[in-house]
Parts: sequence; structure tokens; C-alpha cells
Amino acid sequence: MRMARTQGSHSSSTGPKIRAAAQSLFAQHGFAAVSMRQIAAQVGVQAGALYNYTPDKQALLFDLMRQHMEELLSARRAEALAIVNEGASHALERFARFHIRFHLDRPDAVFIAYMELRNLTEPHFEQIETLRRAYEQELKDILSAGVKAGDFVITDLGVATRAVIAMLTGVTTWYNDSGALSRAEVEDVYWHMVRKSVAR
Amino acid sequence: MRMARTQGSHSSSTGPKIRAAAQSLFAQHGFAAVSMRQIAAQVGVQAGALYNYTPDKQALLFDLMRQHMEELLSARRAEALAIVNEGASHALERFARFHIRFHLDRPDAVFIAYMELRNLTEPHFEQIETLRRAYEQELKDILSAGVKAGDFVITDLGVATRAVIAMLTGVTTWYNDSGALSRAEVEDVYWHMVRKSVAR
DNA sequence: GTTTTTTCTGAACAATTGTTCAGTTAACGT
DNA sequence: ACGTTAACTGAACAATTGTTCAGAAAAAAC
Repeated sequence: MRMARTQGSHSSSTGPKIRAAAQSLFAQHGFAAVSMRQIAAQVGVQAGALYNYTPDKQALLFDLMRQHMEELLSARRAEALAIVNEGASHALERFARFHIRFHLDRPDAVFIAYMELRNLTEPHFEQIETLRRAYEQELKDILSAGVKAGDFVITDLGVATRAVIAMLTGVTTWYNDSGALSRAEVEDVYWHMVRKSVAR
Repeated sequence: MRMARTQGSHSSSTGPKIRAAAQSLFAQHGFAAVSMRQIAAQVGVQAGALYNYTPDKQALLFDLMRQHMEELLSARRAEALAIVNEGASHALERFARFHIRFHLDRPDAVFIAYMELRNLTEPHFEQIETLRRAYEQELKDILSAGVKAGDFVITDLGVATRAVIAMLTGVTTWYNDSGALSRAEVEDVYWHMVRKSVAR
């Protein structure tokens, strides 16, 4: 007895399931170490069925990274636009807290975004890099305004921007929900350090 | 005509060549994406010959990471032991400058150490983690002493330790020798930010 | 109830993977 | 000069890889 379409299978649910499975597996084992058959198995489908939803494995990775970066950028801009004409210090605090919150909510997506850049073929890599630079620019603008207003003292604006982001993103490598500190406490600790690092 | 041992081939040079090729390729493409045949090709040898120098691919990765971490730890301790009874602020400056210098000198090894942890099988992973924690402890001790002496103000010692290391290590993701800043300048910029981040 | 369309299976494909090993050759010891 | 040993080749292995596709079955349309 041959089976082709199993009971209760729907395109509308399989698509997201594939992305979720790929995200989880890529984050755990890395893009190159995960096979299409592993992804299919986690979805409950044969490997061939995946190709109804993605042209190839590479596109699966690219879509995950692009979606993550666009979500990051638009979430940030939504928050930045809601507040206008606040001081540089408050703007920096908002950015720091936003960055930590956003990243702690998406450990898998963050992991992939930082670890699998080299597995992107052109022109995919360049597209992701553009989005990353745009996000970086958001922080750079805040720091620049703070320096101009005399609130911050910064030796090199580019280095400071990357240093702050690296420091904040580092939280994802150790934070655990069952640990000693709550997310709010972690936000506070990082914000205090960021504030001082660019202080006069 | 069959060839077995090609002219000028020596065990004493092939071993290091294999490690160098593996390090370079793992850093470029990732452990899982590199085949034993690619490594062999870069050495100028057939794939089977690699197994005179490593029991398997996993051991190749582990040896690279262990060597890197032990080098990091012993280099740090050599410098720390040379200086005794200096103030916490000077000790922190030494640590920051050492960390940047050491990491900028070994971009490939650093990349592998941070990206390929998940490809280590037990008990290899635990061994590398132990070394990483020991290095982290070096910084933690400095920060702790500075707090006790009243030089530093730190909300959470563990978080601050990881935050500083994350910030410093971030330099490897963007620094380029042909860029605008010299290594000495980069050291200065990072040191100023680290100093302020834990200041009163 | 019949046709059409969507969604999936299952098998197949050439290529590549890590690893082993018998045999071959160069270098070394004597 | 000769035998020994260390270093490497080249072929082979079973398993797995990404991807394709004809056919089957469920769902949707009529």
C-alpha cells in the first residue's frame, strides 16, 4: 500500500514547521552539519517534500537570517520612532535594553546570524551585511549625538559602536532563564556598564 | 609507475603542515564544511596520509583548540606572574592589552575557538570549557580585587567579567591590518572603554 | 460524484564523506 | 651495498549528501 499525502498534512503548516526545524537544528549543530533529511525528519516528512518550500538548502539559511535581521531592524526603528527628542543618554539606555531583550528572546536566530555568515554565498552575504550595518548605524547615531552634546566621551566612534554591540550581544552566550539573574536584572547590569563605558 | 613516498617528504614537516592547513580551512569554512581531502590537498598529500598524524578528524579540531587555549592561558600567567603587587587598575590595563594583542595575532585560532565549540564531542568539550573558565577567572580576580580596594564599582562580578571579555574579543570581527587604526591605537581605545566601564 | 490541484512518498542519481589498508618508495642505519 | 623502517599512495568501503521526479493520495473545486 503506497502513501503519498499523509492525513492532516497542509501546506499552510508545513512551511513554518520547516523553518522552525531548520532554525533549531542549524543553531544546535551548525548549517553544514545538518542534512535535509534531518530537517525533514523533525517535520515528519520525507526529504523531497522540503523542495516544495525552498529551492535549496542555502535559501533556507538565507531566509532565516534575512528574516531575523529585518525583524531586528524594524523592531528597533519602531521603538526609535516612537520617541523623539530624548537625550542621548536615554536613547542609549533604550538601545541597550532593546538589544538585550530582543536577543534573549531569540537565542537560536541570534546564534545562526552570528555563526553562519560564512556559509552564505554571494549575493546573500552582502544583503545580510547591509542589514547588519544599518543596525550598527542606529547605535552609531546615538553615540555621535551624545558626543556632540557633550554627554559622551568617545575616542573612536566606529570602534565604540562595535565594542558596545559586542558587549551586549555576549549576553546570549551565557544567559539562562533558570539562572540567578532575571532578564530585568541583566538589562540593568549591562546598561550600567554601557553607560559608564562612554561616560565623560 | 607507482608513487608512494614523494621526494623531500618528511614527517617532521608534514605534521605541522597538517595542523596549519586544518586551522586555516576550519577558520575559513567551518569544521563540518571541510573534508579531510581538502586538508590533504593543501598539504600536498593524499587523504590517507593524514591518519599517520591524527586518529580522526575530531582529534584534529580538538588539538587545535586545546593548543590555542593552553597557549592563551600560559601566556597570560607568564605575564601576570612577572608583575606582582600592582594596583587593580594597572592589572586590568595589562589584561586588556594582552587580550587584544594575543587575539589579533591569532585570528584563525580565535575564530575556531569561538565557533567550533559545538563540534567538540565529550569529553573534549568539557576540557576546553575548563581552560576557558580558568582564563575568565584571571580577569575575575582582577575585577574582584579592584572592587575590594574601592577602585572599581561593579554590580555583578560574573556578568562584568564576561562583558569585558566579549567586548575585547569583538575586535577580531572587524580589525584589519590595512585599516585606519594601528594595533597600539586599537589597544588604547579598548582600554579606555574597559577602564570606564568598571569605574566608580 | 467526478475532475483538478495540491502535497507528499519513495526510489533513484551522482558525488562526496571519513576511514582503512595492502602495497610502494624514499630515507636511514649499518 | 643491503636491509629496515618510516611515510606515503591509490584504491576501496559503506554511509551519507543535496537534489530530482514519476506516481500516489488527500483535499478542494466543480
